[in-house]
Parts: sequence; structure tokens; C-alpha cells
Amino acid sequence: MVQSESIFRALADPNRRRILALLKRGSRTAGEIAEEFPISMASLSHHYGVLKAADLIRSERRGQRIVYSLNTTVFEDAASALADIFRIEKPDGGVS
Amino acid sequence: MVQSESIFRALADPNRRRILALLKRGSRTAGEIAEEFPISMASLSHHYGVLKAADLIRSERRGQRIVYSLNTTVFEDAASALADIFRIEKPDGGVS
DNA sequence: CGTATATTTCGATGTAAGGCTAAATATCAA
DNA sequence: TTGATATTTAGCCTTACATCGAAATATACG
Repeated sequence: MVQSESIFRALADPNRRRILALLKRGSRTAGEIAEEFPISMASLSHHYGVLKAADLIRSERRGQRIVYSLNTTVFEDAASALADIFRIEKPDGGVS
Repeated sequence: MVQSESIFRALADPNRRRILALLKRGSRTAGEIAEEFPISMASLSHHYGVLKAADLIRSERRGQRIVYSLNTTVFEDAASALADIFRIEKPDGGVS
């Protein structure tokens, strides 16, 4: 079980949603991600922290690089939290 | 179609999620809602504005009172935006 | 070891967000 | 119209957040 708190907070920022959209197409290193953004690596690193705290992404060191990838399993938690707000059945096999 | 931007931002605040949770159980006036919160009516009014901007709630004046109610139809948009982030099939959307 | 590369952490800064009180608006009722 | 009630808007303060550049950490390689 996951905090909806951290998930919604993480999704609230456009740059973070863009990071997720990028990782949706495949894992990438911090450097590769940075190429797609006009903001500094330091700022991006902060966003990785927020996304990891929400368990939306995972990281793995590969030599000097750090590879980030999307954690799709948390989708259920997010969908659940969302459905709960509207008091709709939780998706155990399909939403609504 | 609705901005996922405003929806996620609206959901990011715990007080706003609590307001939604309350309205889920039925429409309420601003005063009735305020009884359940330790913050001022003025602050709550600000939150109503954010929730209305995201089209998550609707308001209707009834005499001196203003009645707020949940807008469940926007659930589709929210679920859609969420699913899109994870590139998963959209729910078929049987919103009650 | 010493240097280069990749990424994060630190410290500072501007802006947005949430909170408050007080004032303004809207409706009702006498 | 005057006063009471319900709610929002305005102005201000404080905290949280996104951002940056610089310093710190981790790994690779000569």
C-alpha cells in the first residue's frame, strides 16, 4: 500500500509528468533524460527524488550512470486512490 | 476534455482531498463543510476555487448558502490522464 | 594514485501556495 | 432600509517548492 499523498504531489508538477512520459518509452540514464529538459541536472535530480519517494520510478546504478525506469506496479495504487475519491469500486481486475 | 494539470494540482493538497471525500457522501454548504475543518472559511473558500477550476466540484447558490457537490463526470478525465501516464488501457468508464 | 565523467547534495533565491484577519458582497427578514 | 447571516475577496505573512551554481560523492580508467 502506497501513500496517495506522495503520488498526487509527485504528479502535480509538469516536469515530473514529462519525466514519467519519457520513461514510459523506456528506461533512461539521468544524462539522457537531462538532454530532453531545459532545466539543470540538479533540478532534475530533485524531481527524481520526489518521484522515487512516491515509488513511481526506480533507479539502478550501472557504472557511473544511474538508470531510471518507470514502476508500473504503482499504477494500481494511484488508480485506487483516484477511484476512492469518487467512491467507485477499486480495480482488482479492471477499473469500474 | 480537461486539463490533467489542474486536476493533479487540485488533488495534491490533503485538505482538498478531504473536501472531496466529504462531498462524496453528499452535497454540503460551505458552512457545513467548514464545521469539519480546523481552518478558516476564507481558506476553505480558496480551496473551493481550486477544486472548481479543476471542475472537480460544482456550486449552486441556495438563498444565502452556497451548496457544493462533487462532479463525478470528471473522473473519466482523471483516470484517463493517469492511465495515459502509464500507457495502460483506459478504463471503460462506468462511472456510477 | 590522480583525473575525468556522471550524478547527487548543499545552500541560496524567487515565486507560488496555504493560512489568517478584516473588509466586501449577497441574500434574507424585519 | 437596517441588521443579521453566509460566503467570498483582499491584503498580508510564512512556509513550501522549483530552480540554480558550486561542492561533494561515486565510479572508471590511465
